[in-house]
Amino acid sequence: MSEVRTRFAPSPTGYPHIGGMRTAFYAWLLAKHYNGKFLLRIEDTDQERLVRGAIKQIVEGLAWFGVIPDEAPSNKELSEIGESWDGAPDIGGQYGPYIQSLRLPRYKEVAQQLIDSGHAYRCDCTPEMLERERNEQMARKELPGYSGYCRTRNVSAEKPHVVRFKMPAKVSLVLQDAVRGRVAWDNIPLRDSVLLKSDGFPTYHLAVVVDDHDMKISHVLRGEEWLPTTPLHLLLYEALQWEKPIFAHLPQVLGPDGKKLSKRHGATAYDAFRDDGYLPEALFNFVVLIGWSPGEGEEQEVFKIEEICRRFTLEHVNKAGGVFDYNKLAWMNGVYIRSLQPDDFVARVTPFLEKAGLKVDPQRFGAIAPHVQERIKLLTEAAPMVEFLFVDKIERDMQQMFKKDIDRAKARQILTLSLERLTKLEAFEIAPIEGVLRPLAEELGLKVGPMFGVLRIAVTGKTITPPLFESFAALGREKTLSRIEETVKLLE
RNA sequence: GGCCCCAUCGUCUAGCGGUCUAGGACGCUGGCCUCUCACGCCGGAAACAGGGGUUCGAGUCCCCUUGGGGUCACCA
Repeated sequence: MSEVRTRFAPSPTGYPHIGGMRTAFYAWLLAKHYNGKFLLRIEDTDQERLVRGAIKQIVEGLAWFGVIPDEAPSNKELSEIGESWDGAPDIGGQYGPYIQSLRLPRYKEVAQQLIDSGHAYRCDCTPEMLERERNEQMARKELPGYSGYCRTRNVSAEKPHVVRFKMPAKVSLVLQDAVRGRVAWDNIPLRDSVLLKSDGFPTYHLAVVVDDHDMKISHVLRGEEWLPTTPLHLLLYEALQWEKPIFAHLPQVLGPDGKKLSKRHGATAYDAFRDDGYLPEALFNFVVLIGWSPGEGEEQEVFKIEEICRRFTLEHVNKAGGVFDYNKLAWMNGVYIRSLQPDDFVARVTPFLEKAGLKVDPQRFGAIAPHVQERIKLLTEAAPMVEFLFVDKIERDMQQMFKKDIDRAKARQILTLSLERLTKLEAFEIAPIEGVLRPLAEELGLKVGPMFGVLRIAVTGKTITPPLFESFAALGREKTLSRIEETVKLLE
């Protein structure tokens, strides 16, 4: 097989969406699997919907997941359109520019070629005319679209115009799609689509065909929403007498309601996931598994990225859309968090603690971190669990101490005696702490559960914390004792 | 509405005619472990949308119905 070359070709019209990211992952995985090349191309042909900074977000978003294109817009290209930024990776490549607004002459050239060969024509119909035409067609319940009025009018190139494709009257086509198999259009009517807009920019249809051809793309991976316009693209390849790439129309990522995943489903931008405390490797693993599985009876679901790379082929890409299950993602994120090296976990979670307003003491946190690591699914969940270590004053809801076996007097007794025994400890460490507290429970005829509950609230203010002795040891003698003392006073 | 795509537990999926009394995972749930919460372990409920064919034999192939989705711009 000749070299596999795939591309991710987003239009910079907004934030990078997780569904779109998956398309990039698949394209990247396919290229890597076959030792090919993965490129990033910016499709900025809609000047009205451009969003400044979107390209940066796309590039950085991919990088966050470890997806680095082999070919992509160079810094020079970026600055030509005023979208460069500090620290932008200067990638480039021999098939550039990789930004469509920088390739306008090429599209014009191909459009002219199509006019010359009789496959396209200039059209100067006004939007008003088109609008009226469309309304009439709708009223007659016809297929809405351009009638072909200018086909034979030979509109001058001097006048403002668009270039339209001369669509055959009835079209029958067959596509061998790499994920869907045979897709056929049998004698369908199609209208003359615009190829080149009046502002000199190409439409998606022209640009994508020209660039995929020029950049020697071997596999076109895109969402299945593109399937209905594929006949146009196929016809374009034929009119140009270009070899077609392999098409793979990917199933969509759906929201919980079964509709295409979008903003209204909540967090879908990659940076929202990042801020919510998801690990990129977990998100990547999870998202790839919507619409692809290793097959072959494999029952494992958590894979290293290299492993996914090794096993990824189009054969096991599903046809049906898949719902994005936040629940399962959270579970998987927890699995990834637990598998982190302890110091790596500390490094990743510390920014989240700081963002929660905690002044983190590395010493104290390091002691308790492994216990936190095992208890959270999102990095954002760590802060409330260790807050007691890093604040001066804690809030306590005393009512939570009182259970069936424990009233106010009992709580005081527990705290007073604990304080007494703990104070006598030579080394304020985990084992010695346990050594005095457990016997005390027995002495008082209490189960450790309820008794430790009282101490937990007294010292941490929470009902959910890392293990008690470990928490005390991490907090240190002074603070632990003073908080117990404080609570005793509060109970009076 | 036209065209196109899709259809296995609530969700992600395995299954490529017999090994399926349909497997795994999330979630849910019963239990064990246990200082709270988690983790871990053991168990449970839960699916081939319906109807026709083809075949000795259909979750697996074909057709229809139903249901869902996408798309019909000088947006991608």
